[in-house]
Amino acid sequence: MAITIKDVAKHANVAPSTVSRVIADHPRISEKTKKRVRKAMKELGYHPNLIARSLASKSTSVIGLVMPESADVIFQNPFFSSVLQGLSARAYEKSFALQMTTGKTKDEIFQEVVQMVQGRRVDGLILLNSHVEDRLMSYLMNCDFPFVVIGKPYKHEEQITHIDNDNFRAAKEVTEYLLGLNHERIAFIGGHRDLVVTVDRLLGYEKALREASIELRDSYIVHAEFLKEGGEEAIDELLKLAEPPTALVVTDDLMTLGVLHMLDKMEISVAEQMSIVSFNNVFLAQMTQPPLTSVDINIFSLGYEAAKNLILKIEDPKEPVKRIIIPHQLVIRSSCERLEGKAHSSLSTKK
Amino acid sequence: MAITIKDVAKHANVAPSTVSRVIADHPRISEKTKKRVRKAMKELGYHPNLIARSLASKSTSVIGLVMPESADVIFQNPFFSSVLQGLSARAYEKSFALQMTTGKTKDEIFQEVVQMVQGRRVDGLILLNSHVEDRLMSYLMNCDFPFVVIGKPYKHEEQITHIDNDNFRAAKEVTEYLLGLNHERIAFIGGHRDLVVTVDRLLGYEKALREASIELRDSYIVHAEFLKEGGEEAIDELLKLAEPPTALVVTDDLMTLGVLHMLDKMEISVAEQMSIVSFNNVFLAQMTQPPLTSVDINIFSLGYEAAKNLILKIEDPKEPVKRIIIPHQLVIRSSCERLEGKAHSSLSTKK
DNA sequence: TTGTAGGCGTTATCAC
DNA sequence: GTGATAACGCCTACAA
Repeated sequence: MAITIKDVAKHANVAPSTVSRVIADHPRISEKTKKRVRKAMKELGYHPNLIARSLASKSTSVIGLVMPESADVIFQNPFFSSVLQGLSARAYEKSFALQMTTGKTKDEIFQEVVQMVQGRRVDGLILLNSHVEDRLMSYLMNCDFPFVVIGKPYKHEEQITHIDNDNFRAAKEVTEYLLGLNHERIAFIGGHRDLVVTVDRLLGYEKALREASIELRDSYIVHAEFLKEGGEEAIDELLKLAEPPTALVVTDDLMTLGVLHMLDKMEISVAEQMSIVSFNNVFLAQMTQPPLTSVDINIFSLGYEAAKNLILKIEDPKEPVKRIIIPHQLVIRSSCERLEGKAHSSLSTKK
Repeated sequence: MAITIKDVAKHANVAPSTVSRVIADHPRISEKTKKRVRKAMKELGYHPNLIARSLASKSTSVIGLVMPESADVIFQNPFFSSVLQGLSARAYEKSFALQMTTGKTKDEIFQEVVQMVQGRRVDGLILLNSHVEDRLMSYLMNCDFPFVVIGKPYKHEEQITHIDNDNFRAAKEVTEYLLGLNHERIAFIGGHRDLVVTVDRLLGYEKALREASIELRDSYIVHAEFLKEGGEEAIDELLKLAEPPTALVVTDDLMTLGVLHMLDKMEISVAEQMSIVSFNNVFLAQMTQPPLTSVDINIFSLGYEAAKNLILKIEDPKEPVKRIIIPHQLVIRSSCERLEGKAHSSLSTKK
């Protein structure tokens, strides 16, 4: 059996409660006894039982992470690794532990979260992505349980602390960037419509085109999974069009990777024949051929701020609701080129 | 205050212990009272307090994950995402939660693990990678605390349950594969020497060359970080040699990505001028240009089996020590070509 | 089959 | 300043 607070108490000739106070560094304990107790702790190799502490103090110093439904590979997006790093960094600084959901489907994850919350296993939750209709959020709001969202809540935006980029503006800017390079036939390849981030980026794209008085074509807007196959299907559809686009806005670097692969197969050269702006600027973006022009959304900060603000709320329930916008910046590499002459790519002349 | 077992007991007109037994589905409780109690639980919306349960039962149903020291980007290797998926899958099946370390340095992580273990926060641990001299392992063995290692322990192999690939053999096979393609000047680009996996793969590579009576050259063996920059530096060194290699064994797909990037810059064509075999076969391997020939090491299984065997050991401390070898297979794509004529690449003629 | 009571290792509220 | 003592919510002998 492990050393308990009582053993330490005996060893130091004090009451258990005194030991407890020493652990908490209670101010009105004399330095002398503090020293004595600490010595006893050292000698016995005492470590507090955190479970017991949690039970008594009704707090765990654990943050629950609601992972994306890892249907399959979405999970492997380096985006999540980076978010994790940000979360870890702040959690470590504040001595919080991180516990994650393991379920694959929305339902599984929902049940797990209920367990975590009702089971008092975590002090707060971070939702790593935001769905359009999110049962989880309603539940958590209902419980009045501390949580923050990475991304933008679809509903009740004003009542939920969330950490997001200005995806609308970012998408608008990149589209304008392409317009500035003379492109007019710009297509949009987005992730799942169910994700708020996709919706926001789509709106920004549309806004830019509208402001430039360029007609929106439904056929230029395709949605795909965040992965290779997705990118491939998407590009396939687009290139079959009578007037294929000369430039692409793709909402995720990983999808862009699929797009590059596909273009390569079709012997369409990126930049020269097809300009591409991508999102997220994960480390892969600089390693592709050509290196991608991509919007850096400061993923690490998303995670760091999420943890920071959740902990703030845990420590003080009266902490007000906040919306934190993490800045983004377009990192220009080599996947875009100016379209010379009229807005017709070499592709259209094939027809 | 939340609903407790006592509230349910009152509501159902039984003793708290009876409720507890119903929760545990104790056999000698009559179906009738079980039903009644369950009804009461439903009606009151009861959820057990897992912390209290842990304290009383001295078990948490939580597995601790010892993450790699995320100095920076190693963490972003899709390898870890895949391992996590495997771990999650089994953890979910057995209703275990996953809690991870957040520290960046070895020391930080060590301290966290001590907290987890002594704080009784987790029932067991999974070490996601294995270092050459691992203080953590000694500590855990000393405590007799349940843990399994993904990879091969450097020491005490016979006393530590671990899940590994036969990295020696895998490396030997890929080297032989290259030899079979007529290559003789085969270089090895490995990760950090501190990682057991690197050592194993290096030994396999050397063995294959030795068996083929090909001299080992120190200059053909380079170590680098698991990332882009690493790959670039490595390739740079190799190509400066008087007799540069015609083929490469690279121990990680991500490093290979860096290598590809570098070769591309130097206008050396992969396969044609430089054959490459890589390791891990993460999803990126099929998306590069050209797609990589890579050893699939079944990362998901590594994770799944790790969780499975740890839980086995948690459930029965007498569970024997095991070494689980996950099979691997070489996935041949397009990054290697047969070397025609004598073993001289077009590169050497440049000199 | 079910109830009673003590314990799990802390923290927290009283007193002194 | 420090020491009893009662929670915290559940599990588990031991009784009945």
